[in-house]
Amino acid sequence: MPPFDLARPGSLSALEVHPCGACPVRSLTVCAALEEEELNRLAEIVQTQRVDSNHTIFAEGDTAVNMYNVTAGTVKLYKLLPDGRRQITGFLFSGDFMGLSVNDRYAYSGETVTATSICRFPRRKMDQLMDEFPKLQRRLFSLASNELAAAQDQMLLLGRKTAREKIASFLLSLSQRAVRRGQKDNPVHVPMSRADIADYLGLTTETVSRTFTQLKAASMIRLREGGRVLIVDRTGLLDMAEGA
Amino acid sequence: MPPFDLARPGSLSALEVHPCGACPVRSLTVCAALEEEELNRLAEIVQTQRVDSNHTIFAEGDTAVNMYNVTAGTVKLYKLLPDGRRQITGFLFSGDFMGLSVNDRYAYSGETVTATSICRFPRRKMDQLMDEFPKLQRRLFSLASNELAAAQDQMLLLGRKTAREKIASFLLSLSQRAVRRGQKDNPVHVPMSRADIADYLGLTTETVSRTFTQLKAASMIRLREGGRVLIVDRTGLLDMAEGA
DNA sequence: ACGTTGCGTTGATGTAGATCAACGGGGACG
DNA sequence: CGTCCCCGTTGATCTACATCAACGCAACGT
Repeated sequence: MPPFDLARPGSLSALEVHPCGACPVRSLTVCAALEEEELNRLAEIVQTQRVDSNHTIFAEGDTAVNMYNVTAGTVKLYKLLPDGRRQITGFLFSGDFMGLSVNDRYAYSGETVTATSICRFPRRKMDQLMDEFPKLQRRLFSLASNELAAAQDQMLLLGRKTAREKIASFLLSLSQRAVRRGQKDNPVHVPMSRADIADYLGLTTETVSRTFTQLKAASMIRLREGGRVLIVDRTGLLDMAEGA
Repeated sequence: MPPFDLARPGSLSALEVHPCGACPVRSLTVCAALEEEELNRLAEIVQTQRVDSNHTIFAEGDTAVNMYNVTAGTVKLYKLLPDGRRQITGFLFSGDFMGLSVNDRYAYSGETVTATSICRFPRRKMDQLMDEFPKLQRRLFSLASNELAAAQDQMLLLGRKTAREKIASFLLSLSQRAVRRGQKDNPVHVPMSRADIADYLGLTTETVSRTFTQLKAASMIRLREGGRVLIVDRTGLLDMAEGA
């Protein structure tokens, strides 16, 4: 996982001015519901870049100079314990936002899972725009509230669900988010490794693997190549996810 | 846990207009950094009330008509699984804010742990005030960001820490929050039951009890009456909390 | 073509914490 | 002022998941 150096030209492709008007994920994220003028002002401060897979975008504790929007690919956010234990706090897909900070520091690290495209917004300029455009601030507040609700669901999962309930919840959540992005909900695209899934669900890779095998044996899912999972029994999976 | 009925006069004391100017926790919460005028407008829409211990203030899934601010006492927020398993997502003390919602619904239930005083803000009016006073919205955004960071810490705790690390983290967190409220950091006031602590940390009451006993035996803490815990070896506890 | 490496899977065994069970003390209440 | 009940604690046992270990396979470099 080589560190991603923003200054090194080789690590990113052309820093073109992004044509926000044509952005395919605009309706999903910060930029939604902005007026023409506001969108143009936002476009002035944004820079887009591509990042290869398994690159660090920012690290926990770094000064939070940027906010980011994922426009393609998959990113993971995580926190580490000193001995290396890792908790992935979230996966981000196109349309998702990251980089909220406390005390001007990132509270977690961000690393690409696949090759990724991101929009980068300097935080200082974002703060100014937020003052100018309450609508933008409202939008960020709303995004933060949604993230908070998701975090609480994840706490319930981590604290109280069994391995099978965790995996079932995880697959359904990926499926639902795909729908929200306008993609099909089945089969589910699962671009991350078993190790990443384990660190997201508070399990080990072996348990994740075994649980997939169990669900497969129970004819609830089928494993396809290319990290795709076919949901065969959605109702059963829903029941399992809630412990019913 | 009798439901708390807002319409029933017996369940709350005088609904006086709150003297926000004299509020002892103003500096800690939403009301901080508001100008005279803004504060007055806020005071117009607020209603204060006292709630006995173990009363539900609002329930997960309810239409989110109010936001709340705790001015005294302790409140717990939690989510339930259909079979009764419970995850407490947070404890609130004086100065803490609750009631952020998604899709106009509460994402969790709120219940008092001790007798409690709360300020109640109708959400519709809060939305209006937010439009009028960007500073207020900024403040709420900032509070949400902080809560999000806390939620991520809790995910790390739930997913990757051992029982001892969880208890150590919990005690230190209570201690630090007491300081922020301007109270002394030692001994720590622990007003909630073993069952509540267990459901917050993803453990059972038995494990919580045994772990307290272990820490006591290791001379890191002492259990005082009235739900107070004396931290004897703060450094040791800090190391333990991070798994060092 | 052939080692190397990383990832996923499966098997054998270990263990932290859950579960089941019992008991003691304090507060509420008749 | 006894009785009940709730809560915290401790002990004995169980188990879901972790840990340790081995192996197959695909991607990759040489």
